[in-house]
Amino acid sequence: MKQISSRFSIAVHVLSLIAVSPDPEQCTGDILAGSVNTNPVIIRRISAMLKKAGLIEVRAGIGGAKLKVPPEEITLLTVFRAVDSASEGELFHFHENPNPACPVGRNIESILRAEMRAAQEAFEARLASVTIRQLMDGLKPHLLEA
Amino acid sequence: MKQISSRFSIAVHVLSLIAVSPDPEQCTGDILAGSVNTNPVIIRRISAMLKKAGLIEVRAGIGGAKLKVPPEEITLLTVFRAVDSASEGELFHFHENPNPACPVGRNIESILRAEMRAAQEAFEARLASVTIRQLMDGLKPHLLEA
DNA sequence: TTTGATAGAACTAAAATGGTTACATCGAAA
DNA sequence: TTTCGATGTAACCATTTTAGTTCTATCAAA
Repeated sequence: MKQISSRFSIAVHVLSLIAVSPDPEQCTGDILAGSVNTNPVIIRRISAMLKKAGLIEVRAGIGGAKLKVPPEEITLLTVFRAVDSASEGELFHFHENPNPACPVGRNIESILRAEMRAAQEAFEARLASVTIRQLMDGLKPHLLEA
Repeated sequence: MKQISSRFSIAVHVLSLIAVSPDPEQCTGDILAGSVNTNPVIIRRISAMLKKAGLIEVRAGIGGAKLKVPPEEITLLTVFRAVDSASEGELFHFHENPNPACPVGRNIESILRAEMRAAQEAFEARLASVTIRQLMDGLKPHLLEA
């Protein structure tokens, strides 16, 4: 299967980096790209999505970025929706136009859709239970090593 | 985002159809394709996966299919894994090689991976709580209408 | 042996993804 | 006011996944 794109893990990585950095100037696209180990344009594309979602503020010209929302208010679901929102926000793709002449084809859709929605909600609820702050706290002991 | 492929919804549709059909001969690829409203080859590809997973038995030559496992033992997770198993079974794709020279880059991976796994487990647990039998029961009142 | 079915290879088009180059623009500082 | 490092973004490319189609081989019962 096609996996959820790495934009999500990159976005969380980037937000964590911004969150733990004392100065915005330590969060230029090039520095972030260096930590993530990808091309700066990839970072700029993702930071554009985070900016559009109101999560960060990027300083044009001078460079650097900082959080616009406290890290305890940013959940993994917030991030997921900012960078990986599927069409209509639906994780599952339902096959088009089941045959209405078939009693199963006519009725399976609403029943199955409800179950798919429930699975997606369980998934999203778990993502919503974790904040960037919590990730930072998990990161802190490691940061002291450096 | 790229959604979970419609193979899953088609597979559930097909299994439900086989489950409610009294005779296997009413479950030929063409009939199933007609109810799903797609090409018979798509059905054959998916039924090959269901067969490989041991869920159904397809009668070569004579045609038709039937369940090899009672419908109350087939969960939506069983079906999902049979037709949509991601690489290594991972729903999320983690970005490759974060920079080990960066304290965040070095440590974010294991922390974030644990959260992604937890979200996937919540998702799978919900799928595992629903069986084909339950879908059949939801379908039955509608079948009487026909 | 005919017939209606499954099995599956080969090909196509469309879309998502990750990556790259190139260029316009911004804004502080020389 | 020019310079310089940064962001913003368009354009393009290769790869992969998906869904669909055509075609051929094979199967098994009548």
